[in-house]
Order: sequence, then structure tokens, then C-alpha cells
Amino acid sequence: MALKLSTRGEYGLRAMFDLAQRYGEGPISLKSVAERQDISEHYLEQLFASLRKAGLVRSVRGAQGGYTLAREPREIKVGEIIRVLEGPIAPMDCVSEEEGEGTCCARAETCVARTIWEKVRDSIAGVLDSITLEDMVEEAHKLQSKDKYMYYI
Amino acid sequence: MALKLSTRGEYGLRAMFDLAQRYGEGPISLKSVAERQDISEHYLEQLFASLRKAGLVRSVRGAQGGYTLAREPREIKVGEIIRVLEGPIAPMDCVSEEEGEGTCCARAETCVARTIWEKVRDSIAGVLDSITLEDMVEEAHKLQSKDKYMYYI
DNA sequence: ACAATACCCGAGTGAATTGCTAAGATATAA
DNA sequence: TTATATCTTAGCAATTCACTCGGGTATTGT
Repeated sequence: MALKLSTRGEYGLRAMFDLAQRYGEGPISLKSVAERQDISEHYLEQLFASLRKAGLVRSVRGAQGGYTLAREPREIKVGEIIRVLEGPIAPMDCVSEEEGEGTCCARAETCVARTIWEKVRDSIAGVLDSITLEDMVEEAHKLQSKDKYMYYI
Repeated sequence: MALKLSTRGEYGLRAMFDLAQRYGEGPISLKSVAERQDISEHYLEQLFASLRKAGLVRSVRGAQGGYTLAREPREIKVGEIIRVLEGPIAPMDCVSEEEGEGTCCARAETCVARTIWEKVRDSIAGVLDSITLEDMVEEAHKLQSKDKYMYYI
């Protein structure tokens, strides 16, 4: 499978979507997220450590504690979540979004391939940065009402 | 690094580009490709076994043998090469380009994420399928003449 | 005939990554 | 003070990656 994401991105996005669906309800415990999304709670804790350090979620410790989105769902792009959990988007080291772009292209012909990797990178980033958590919540509502509609035909 | 390609795709594309630059000159030995592209010859052999079985290159055995592109450079898309060497393009198992799409989406909300992975997949495929080996050879010529132009300023 | 060349094939392997689990420390509400 | 949560570090089995090793087979020039 080419250009695959790891479970960090997959689980992390699912969990953040879960928080977005409950935005405004106060802190949500990882235990409940883990149960709904069928993900290991301990593993989720690790992902949320990254998300918290990146400023995407806020934590409340102690009983009745949990996590909330640090911003409104429409202010959080899917691309941000993926970058925090998986690192900069880059099909190849030499076209990483990070500043220190590494040393490649000692050979001239490498650069021809490089322009391809740049296009791939930008098209991926374009998709992920065009979708917010709010978009996902809205989409989920649409899918639900569509199901209902189908049912009554 | 998110959504990274392995060296199979990287080396394979470089090697196929090398053959494209020498298209019409008869069989090119892997040894020469490996030297020019600075890739292990044995490793390249493995990649070309896949490329040959997929019908992208033809082999000529024995002394003075080597590999040639099975089609003209403009008839070979970068996406084909990547798929042969890395498998179907799929940021997630459940949105693979292959027929047997696997079992995901037992949960409804998964499908919201799924539409995102589908968009990512299609945007990647769109880029890779829009570029042929001929495009790369032309691009290499442009880069060369640009260098020359810069030099004489 | 016989080297030399080059493709063909399968097994193995060390290093890195992945996807967790285990064990505990710390903070807060009831 | 107890139950509930977040935090933190360490470890680990399984898989994947990027090759290497050791052959075999086909073809060409001498």
C-alpha cells in the first residue's frame, strides 16, 4: 500500500472528531472516547499528549476531567491534526514541509523527480487543509439524514 | 514524516527515468543504471523483476543485454510505476484502489473520515497519473537549458 | 568450447518502525 | 480520603525496510 498513514493519524482524527461532536459539553474523558471509537485508552493517551503540546486540545485533570478542543471545530483543520501526529507531510525527505529540508539532489536528475514529490505533497496538504472538524460534523449529520431518507422510501 | 514513499518507489522512478532518457538506444544494463543513479544493483534487480512482470519493461538476457521500456516514455505514467512497486495508492486500507476494499466502517462515523481518505487518494493519483516519463525527460532538458542560461548571465 | 556478461531467483538479516502494554506519579471532585 | 482522570516513561513483540548473499540461466564475443 503506497503512501499510507499510520494508526496515529487515523485514531487521532477519529478521536478529535469525537470531541468535535461533543464540543461545548465540557471535558470528555479519554475512556469514553476510547470506548466509542474502539481504540486502546493508553495508546490514545500518548496521542493526546502530542495534541495537547501542540495546543489543539486542553486537558482538565482529576475526576470529571477530560479533554476539550482548544479552538472551535471550524478553526481546526484536519491537516493540523495529521501533522501533529504523523509529522510534516512529505512523500519524500527532500520535500518535507519543515524548514531543514535535508540534503538531497546531489544529482541533477533527482530534481526532476523532486518536482513530482512537491506536487504530490501540495495536493495532499491542499485536501487536508481544506477540511475542518466542523465540516466533518456537518458531513456526519448529512450521512445520518440521508440514511433516514433512504429508509422511508 | 507523514504519507512517505519507500525507496522502492523512489529508486524505481529514478531508474525508469534513466531508461526513458536512453529510449531507443537498445538494452541498458542495470549495472550502468545502478552506477549513474547510485543504487545497489542487486536491489534494483528486485525492483525490475516487479516492473518486468507488470509489463513496464522488457529484458534481454546475456552479454550486451539489459532492459528497455516496454512502451514509449509518453505512454508510461509515473502512477503506474509507483503502483507496481509500492502497491495501490491508499492512505488508508479501507480506501484502497484495489477491488477487495477490505472491511472497515463497521461504525458509521468512520465513513466521515473515509471520504477524506478518498479525496487524499484521488488527489495523489491525479498528480501521479498526469505525469509521464516523457514529461520528466522534457522537464530535465528545460532544467539543463535553464542552468546554461543562468550561467551566461 | 568457453569465458564474460547480464538477467533471474529465493533466502536471509540487521536496523528501524509500529502499535501497542505496563507501571506508576500527579491532580482534582465528591 | 477515595475514586477518577490525566500525565510520564519504559519496554516489547511483530512487522516492515533496505538491503546482502549465493547461487542459477541465457547470450555473446573470442
